[in-house]
Amino acid sequence: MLKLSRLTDYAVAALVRLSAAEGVETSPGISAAIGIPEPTVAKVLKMLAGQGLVISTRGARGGYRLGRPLASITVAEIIVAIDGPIALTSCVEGSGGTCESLTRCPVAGRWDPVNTAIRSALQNISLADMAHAALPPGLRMSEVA
Amino acid sequence: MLKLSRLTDYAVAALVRLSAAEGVETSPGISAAIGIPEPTVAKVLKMLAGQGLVISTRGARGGYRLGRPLASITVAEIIVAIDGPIALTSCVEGSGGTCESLTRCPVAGRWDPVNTAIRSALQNISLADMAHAALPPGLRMSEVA
DNA sequence: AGTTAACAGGACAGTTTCAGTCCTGATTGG
DNA sequence: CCAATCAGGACTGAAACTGTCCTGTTAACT
Repeated sequence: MLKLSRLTDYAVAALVRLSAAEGVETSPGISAAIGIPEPTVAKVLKMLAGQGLVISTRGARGGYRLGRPLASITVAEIIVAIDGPIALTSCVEGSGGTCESLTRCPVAGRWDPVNTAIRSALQNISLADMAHAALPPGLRMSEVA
Repeated sequence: MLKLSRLTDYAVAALVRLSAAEGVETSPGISAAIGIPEPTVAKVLKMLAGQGLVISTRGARGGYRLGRPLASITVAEIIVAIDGPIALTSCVEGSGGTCESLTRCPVAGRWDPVNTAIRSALQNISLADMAHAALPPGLRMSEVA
Protein backbone atom coordinates (compact mmCIF):
# COMPACT_ATOMS: atom_id res chain seq x y z
CA MET A 1 0.00 0.00 0.00
CA LEU A 2 2.92 2.28 -0.45
CA LYS A 3 3.15 2.65 3.27
CA LEU A 4 6.28 2.90 5.29
CA SER A 5 7.07 0.65 8.18
CA ARG A 6 5.75 1.30 11.61
CA LEU A 7 9.26 1.55 12.93
CA THR A 8 9.76 4.69 10.89
CA ASP A 9 6.83 6.20 12.68
CA TYR A 10 8.41 5.29 15.99
CA ALA A 11 11.67 6.84 14.87
CA VAL A 12 9.99 10.15 14.29
CA ALA A 13 8.35 10.00 17.68
CA ALA A 14 11.66 9.23 19.34
CA LEU A 15 13.51 12.00 17.54
CA VAL A 16 10.89 14.58 18.36
CA ARG A 17 10.99 13.43 21.93
CA LEU A 18 14.78 13.73 22.04
CA SER A 19 14.49 17.21 20.72
CA ALA A 20 12.17 18.13 23.56
CA ALA A 21 14.46 16.54 26.13
CA GLU A 22 17.32 18.86 25.22
CA GLY A 23 19.95 16.47 26.47
CA VAL A 24 20.85 12.84 26.94
CA GLU A 25 17.96 10.50 27.51
CA THR A 26 17.98 6.75 27.96
CA SER A 27 16.15 4.20 25.89
CA PRO A 28 13.77 3.28 28.74
CA GLY A 29 13.11 6.93 29.36
CA ILE A 30 12.15 7.55 25.76
CA SER A 31 10.02 4.43 25.82
CA ALA A 32 8.06 5.72 28.77
CA ALA A 33 7.69 9.15 27.21
CA ILE A 34 6.25 8.06 23.91
CA GLY A 35 4.40 4.96 25.02
CA ILE A 36 6.18 2.38 22.91
CA PRO A 37 7.68 -0.84 24.34
CA GLU A 38 11.28 -0.48 25.36
CA PRO A 39 12.84 -3.24 23.22
CA THR A 40 11.30 -1.75 20.12
CA VAL A 41 12.41 1.75 20.99
CA ALA A 42 15.92 0.45 21.61
CA LYS A 43 15.93 -1.20 18.20
CA VAL A 44 14.88 1.98 16.47
CA LEU A 45 17.45 4.07 18.30
CA LYS A 46 20.18 1.65 17.34
CA MET A 47 19.21 2.01 13.71
CA LEU A 48 19.18 5.78 13.96
CA ALA A 49 22.55 5.75 15.69
CA GLY A 50 23.97 3.73 12.83
CA GLN A 51 23.15 6.57 10.47
CA GLY A 52 24.35 9.28 12.81
CA LEU A 53 20.93 10.77 13.33
CA VAL A 54 21.35 10.24 17.05
CA ILE A 55 24.57 9.98 19.03
CA SER A 56 24.86 7.33 21.69
CA THR A 57 26.82 7.35 24.91
CA ARG A 58 27.53 3.99 26.45
CA GLY A 59 27.89 2.97 30.03
CA ALA A 60 26.11 4.08 33.14
CA ARG A 61 24.47 7.49 32.77
CA GLY A 62 24.70 7.05 29.05
CA GLY A 63 21.90 7.45 26.57
CA TYR A 64 21.04 9.12 23.30
CA ARG A 65 21.01 12.67 22.07
CA LEU A 66 20.23 14.22 18.72
CA GLY A 67 23.05 14.19 16.24
CA ARG A 68 21.77 17.30 14.50
CA PRO A 69 19.03 19.87 14.96
CA LEU A 70 15.58 18.74 13.95
CA ALA A 71 15.44 21.25 11.15
CA SER A 72 18.39 19.67 9.37
CA ILE A 73 17.06 16.11 9.52
CA THR A 74 14.88 15.18 6.56
CA VAL A 75 12.16 12.61 6.41
CA ALA A 76 14.10 10.91 3.67
CA GLU A 77 17.04 10.31 5.99
CA ILE A 78 14.86 8.65 8.58
CA ILE A 79 13.25 6.38 6.04
CA VAL A 80 16.64 5.40 4.70
CA ALA A 81 17.90 4.69 8.21
CA ILE A 82 14.96 2.44 9.04
CA ASP A 83 13.71 1.01 5.79
CA GLY A 84 16.75 1.22 3.59
CA PRO A 85 17.18 3.00 0.28
CA ILE A 86 14.12 4.58 -1.24
CA ALA A 87 13.42 2.60 -4.37
CA LEU A 88 9.81 1.94 -5.18
CA THR A 89 10.43 -1.01 -7.44
CA SER A 90 12.77 -3.93 -7.18
CA CYS A 91 13.90 -3.22 -10.73
CA VAL A 92 15.85 -0.21 -9.55
CA GLU A 93 16.97 -1.48 -6.21
CA GLY A 94 20.69 -1.13 -5.91
CA SER A 95 20.96 -4.86 -5.43
CA GLY A 96 22.87 -5.25 -8.63
CA GLY A 97 20.86 -8.26 -9.68
CA THR A 98 19.21 -7.60 -12.97
CA CYS A 99 15.55 -8.21 -13.54
CA GLU A 100 15.21 -11.75 -14.82
CA SER A 101 13.06 -10.66 -17.73
CA LEU A 102 14.92 -7.49 -18.47
CA THR A 103 14.94 -8.10 -22.18
CA ARG A 104 11.16 -8.17 -22.38
CA CYS A 105 10.10 -6.03 -19.47
CA PRO A 106 8.73 -2.84 -20.99
CA VAL A 107 8.97 -1.00 -17.70
CA ALA A 108 12.61 -1.42 -16.85
CA GLY A 109 14.03 1.91 -15.87
CA ARG A 110 10.81 3.78 -16.24
CA TRP A 111 10.20 4.12 -12.56
CA ASP A 112 13.27 6.26 -12.24
CA PRO A 113 11.41 9.56 -12.61
CA VAL A 114 8.97 8.40 -9.99
CA ASN A 115 11.70 7.44 -7.58
CA THR A 116 13.40 10.74 -8.14
CA ALA A 117 10.21 12.67 -7.50
CA ILE A 118 9.54 10.78 -4.29
CA ARG A 119 13.04 11.30 -2.99
CA SER A 120 12.90 14.94 -3.79
CA ALA A 121 9.61 15.34 -1.99
CA LEU A 122 10.88 13.55 1.10
CA GLN A 123 14.11 15.48 1.19
CA ASN A 124 12.22 18.73 1.28
CA ILE A 125 10.42 17.93 4.51
CA SER A 126 12.36 18.27 7.72
CA LEU A 127 11.56 16.78 11.07
CA ALA A 128 11.00 20.27 12.35
CA ASP A 129 8.21 20.62 9.81
CA MET A 130 6.56 17.52 11.20
CA ALA A 131 7.07 18.61 14.78
CA HIS A 132 5.34 21.88 14.05
CA ALA A 133 2.45 20.35 12.20
CA ALA A 134 -0.85 20.96 13.80
CA LEU A 135 -1.77 18.46 16.43
CA PRO A 136 -5.22 16.90 16.47
CA PRO A 137 -7.78 18.77 18.48
CA GLY A 138 -7.59 18.05 22.15
CA LEU A 139 -3.95 17.10 22.15
CA ARG A 140 -1.55 19.60 23.56
CA MET A 141 2.18 19.59 23.19
CA SER A 142 2.63 19.72 26.93
CA GLU A 143 0.86 16.41 27.26
CA VAL A 144 3.27 14.59 25.04
CA ALA A 145 6.46 16.35 25.99
CA MET B 1 11.05 -0.35 2.17
CA LEU B 2 8.59 2.15 0.93
CA LYS B 3 8.15 0.07 -2.16
CA LEU B 4 4.99 -0.44 -4.07
CA SER B 5 3.59 -3.81 -4.97
CA ARG B 6 4.79 -5.74 -7.95
CA LEU B 7 1.28 -5.75 -9.34
CA THR B 8 1.52 -2.01 -9.78
CA ASP B 9 4.55 -2.56 -11.91
CA TYR B 10 2.62 -5.04 -14.00
CA ALA B 11 -0.20 -2.56 -14.32
CA VAL B 12 2.11 -0.02 -15.86
CA ALA B 13 3.46 -2.59 -18.25
CA ALA B 14 -0.03 -3.59 -19.28
CA LEU B 15 -1.20 -0.04 -19.78
CA VAL B 16 1.80 0.90 -21.86
CA ARG B 17 1.24 -2.21 -23.90
CA LEU B 18 -2.41 -1.35 -24.43
CA SER B 19 -1.37 2.06 -25.60
CA ALA B 20 0.88 0.50 -28.21
CA ALA B 21 -1.83 -1.89 -29.34
CA GLU B 22 -4.09 0.99 -30.30
CA GLY B 23 -7.24 -1.06 -29.92
CA VAL B 24 -8.84 -3.92 -28.08
CA GLU B 25 -6.48 -6.58 -26.83
CA THR B 26 -7.23 -9.67 -24.81
CA SER B 27 -5.80 -10.64 -21.48
CA PRO B 28 -3.87 -13.58 -22.94
CA GLY B 29 -2.58 -11.34 -25.68
CA ILE B 30 -1.25 -8.81 -23.20
CA SER B 31 0.23 -11.59 -21.15
CA ALA B 32 2.20 -12.85 -24.12
CA ALA B 33 3.31 -9.37 -25.03
CA ILE B 34 4.75 -8.38 -21.68
CA GLY B 35 5.87 -11.77 -20.45
CA ILE B 36 3.79 -12.04 -17.33
CA PRO B 37 1.60 -15.07 -16.53
CA GLU B 38 -1.93 -14.78 -17.80
CA PRO B 39 -3.85 -15.20 -14.52
CA THR B 40 -1.84 -12.43 -12.95
CA VAL B 41 -2.31 -10.14 -15.91
CA ALA B 42 -6.03 -10.81 -15.79
CA LYS B 43 -6.13 -9.91 -12.13
CA VAL B 44 -4.36 -6.62 -12.71
CA LEU B 45 -6.61 -5.71 -15.63
CA LYS B 46 -9.68 -6.41 -13.56
CA MET B 47 -8.44 -4.04 -10.91
CA LEU B 48 -7.70 -1.38 -13.47
CA ALA B 49 -11.11 -1.84 -15.03
CA GLY B 50 -12.70 -1.31 -11.66
CA GLN B 51 -11.21 2.18 -11.56
CA GLY B 52 -12.03 2.96 -15.17
CA LEU B 53 -8.42 3.11 -16.27
CA VAL B 54 -9.18 0.45 -18.84
CA ILE B 55 -12.51 -0.42 -20.42
CA SER B 56 -13.48 -4.03 -20.79
CA THR B 57 -15.60 -5.67 -23.46
CA ARG B 58 -17.04 -9.04 -22.60
CA GLY B 59 -17.77 -11.97 -24.76
CA ALA B 60 -15.97 -13.43 -27.72
CA ARG B 61 -13.70 -10.93 -29.44
CA GLY B 62 -13.81 -8.90 -26.29
CA GLY B 63 -10.85 -7.55 -24.43
CA TYR B 64 -9.49 -4.40 -22.92
CA ARG B 65 -8.73 -0.96 -24.22
CA LEU B 66 -7.44 2.17 -22.56
CA GLY B 67 -10.05 4.25 -20.82
CA ARG B 68 -8.09 7.45 -21.38
CA PRO B 69 -4.95 8.55 -23.17
CA LEU B 70 -1.72 7.68 -21.44
CA ALA B 71 -0.90 11.33 -20.87
CA SER B 72 -3.96 11.83 -18.70
CA ILE B 73 -3.36 8.82 -16.47
CA THR B 74 -1.21 9.57 -13.46
CA VAL B 75 0.98 7.22 -11.52
CA ALA B 76 -1.06 8.06 -8.47
CA GLU B 77 -4.20 6.69 -10.08
CA ILE B 78 -2.56 3.39 -10.86
CA ILE B 79 -1.23 2.99 -7.36
CA VAL B 80 -4.65 3.75 -5.94
CA ALA B 81 -6.26 1.22 -8.27
CA ILE B 82 -3.86 -1.54 -7.28
CA ASP B 83 -2.69 -0.78 -3.78
CA GLY B 84 -5.46 1.35 -2.41
CA PRO B 85 -5.34 4.88 -1.06
CA ILE B 86 -1.94 6.47 -0.70
CA ALA B 87 -1.42 6.88 3.02
CA LEU B 88 2.06 6.27 4.31
CA THR B 89 1.02 5.68 7.88
CA SER B 90 -1.87 3.85 9.39
CA CYS B 91 -2.54 6.87 11.56
CA VAL B 92 -3.90 8.80 8.62
CA GLU B 93 -5.55 6.00 6.76
CA GLY B 94 -9.11 6.90 6.04
CA SER B 95 -10.24 4.00 8.15
CA GLY B 96 -11.76 6.30 10.69
CA GLY B 97 -10.47 4.14 13.47
CA THR B 98 -8.40 6.20 15.84
CA CYS B 99 -4.94 5.24 16.86
CA GLU B 100 -5.22 3.26 20.07
CA SER B 101 -2.72 5.48 21.81
CA LEU B 102 -3.86 8.73 20.30
CA THR B 103 -3.69 10.57 23.56
CA ARG B 104 0.00 9.87 23.93
CA CYS B 105 1.20 9.46 20.37
CA PRO B 106 3.24 12.57 19.61
CA VAL B 107 3.15 11.91 15.92
CA ALA B 108 -0.57 11.82 15.27
CA GLY B 109 -1.37 13.95 12.29
CA ARG B 110 2.19 14.92 11.58
CA TRP B 111 2.57 12.69 8.59
CA ASP B 112 -0.04 14.67 6.75
CA PRO B 113 2.43 17.01 5.04
CA VAL B 114 4.44 14.02 3.95
CA ASN B 115 1.41 12.26 2.54
CA THR B 116 0.42 15.40 0.73
CA ALA B 117 3.86 15.82 -0.76
CA ILE B 118 3.95 12.23 -1.96
CA ARG B 119 0.51 12.42 -3.53
CA SER B 120 1.41 15.63 -5.24
CA ALA B 121 4.57 14.14 -6.65
CA LEU B 122 2.78 11.07 -7.95
CA GLN B 123 -0.03 13.08 -9.49
CA ASN B 124 2.44 15.09 -11.50
CA ILE B 125 3.84 12.09 -13.33
CA SER B 126 1.78 10.67 -16.15
CA LEU B 127 2.04 7.28 -17.71
CA ALA B 128 3.18 8.97 -20.87
CA ASP B 129 6.16 10.29 -18.96
CA MET B 130 7.07 6.78 -17.94
CA ALA B 131 6.53 5.40 -21.40
CA HIS B 132 8.90 7.96 -22.84
CA ALA B 133 11.59 7.46 -20.26
CA ALA B 134 14.78 6.21 -21.79
CA LEU B 135 15.45 2.53 -21.48
CA PRO B 136 19.00 2.35 -20.23
CA PRO B 137 20.95 -0.60 -21.61
CA GLY B 138 22.77 -1.33 -18.38
CA LEU B 139 20.26 0.21 -16.05
CA ARG B 140 22.21 1.13 -13.00
CA MET B 141 20.74 3.19 -10.25
CA SER B 142 24.10 4.19 -8.98
CA GLU B 143 23.42 5.55 -5.55
CA VAL B 144 20.38 6.36 -3.58
CA ALA B 145 20.20 8.97 -0.90
C1' DA C 1 -29.88 -22.51 -30.33
C1' DG C 2 -25.27 -24.19 -29.26
C1' DT C 3 -20.53 -23.50 -28.81
C1' DT C 4 -16.68 -20.91 -27.92
C1' DA C 5 -14.01 -16.92 -26.40
C1' DA C 6 -13.47 -13.73 -23.11
C1' DC C 7 -14.29 -10.93 -18.76
C1' DA C 8 -16.15 -10.75 -13.47
C1' DG C 9 -15.69 -11.88 -8.95
C1' DG C 10 -14.26 -14.26 -5.23
C1' DA C 11 -11.66 -17.95 -2.68
C1' DC C 12 -7.40 -20.29 -1.75
C1' DA C 13 -2.49 -21.74 -0.36
C1' DG C 14 2.61 -20.65 -0.58
C1' DT C 15 5.87 -17.44 0.15
C1' DT C 16 7.94 -13.56 1.83
C1' DT C 17 8.42 -9.65 4.84
C1' DC C 18 7.83 -7.34 9.08
C1' DA C 19 7.24 -6.38 14.06
C1' DG C 20 8.56 -7.35 18.32
C1' DT C 21 11.30 -9.84 21.71
C1' DC C 22 15.29 -11.78 23.74
C1' DC C 23 20.11 -12.98 24.59
C1' DT C 24 25.01 -12.17 24.94
C1' DG C 25 28.81 -8.98 24.92
C1' DA C 26 31.10 -4.33 25.50
C1' DT C 27 31.54 0.10 27.80
C1' DT C 28 31.36 3.51 31.49
C1' DG C 29 30.41 5.54 36.12
C1' DG C 30 30.00 4.93 41.18
C1' DC D 1 33.56 -4.70 41.76
C1' DC D 2 28.94 -3.79 40.57
C1' DA D 3 25.27 -1.61 38.16
C1' DA D 4 23.50 0.78 34.17
C1' DT D 5 23.43 1.30 29.43
C1' DC D 6 24.32 0.68 24.50
C1' DA D 7 25.72 -2.85 20.42
C1' DG D 8 24.68 -6.52 17.62
C1' DG D 9 22.53 -10.37 16.15
C1' DA D 10 19.16 -14.38 16.31
C1' DC D 11 14.62 -15.93 16.75
C1' DT D 12 9.43 -16.37 16.57
C1' DG D 13 4.74 -15.24 15.48
C1' DA D 14 1.81 -12.54 12.62
C1' DA D 15 0.56 -10.17 8.66
C1' DA D 16 0.62 -8.97 3.78
C1' DC D 17 1.38 -10.05 -0.90
C1' DT D 18 1.69 -13.00 -4.87
C1' DG D 19 0.04 -16.03 -7.86
C1' DT D 20 -3.44 -19.46 -9.11
C1' DC D 21 -7.88 -21.48 -9.65
C1' DC D 22 -12.88 -21.97 -9.81
C1' DT D 23 -17.48 -20.66 -11.03
C1' DG D 24 -20.55 -17.55 -13.31
C1' DT D 25 -21.82 -14.11 -17.02
C1' DT D 26 -21.68 -11.95 -21.54
C1' DA D 27 -21.31 -11.80 -26.53
C1' DA D 28 -19.97 -13.37 -31.25
C1' DC D 29 -20.00 -16.93 -34.60
C1' DT D 30 -21.93 -21.01 -36.91
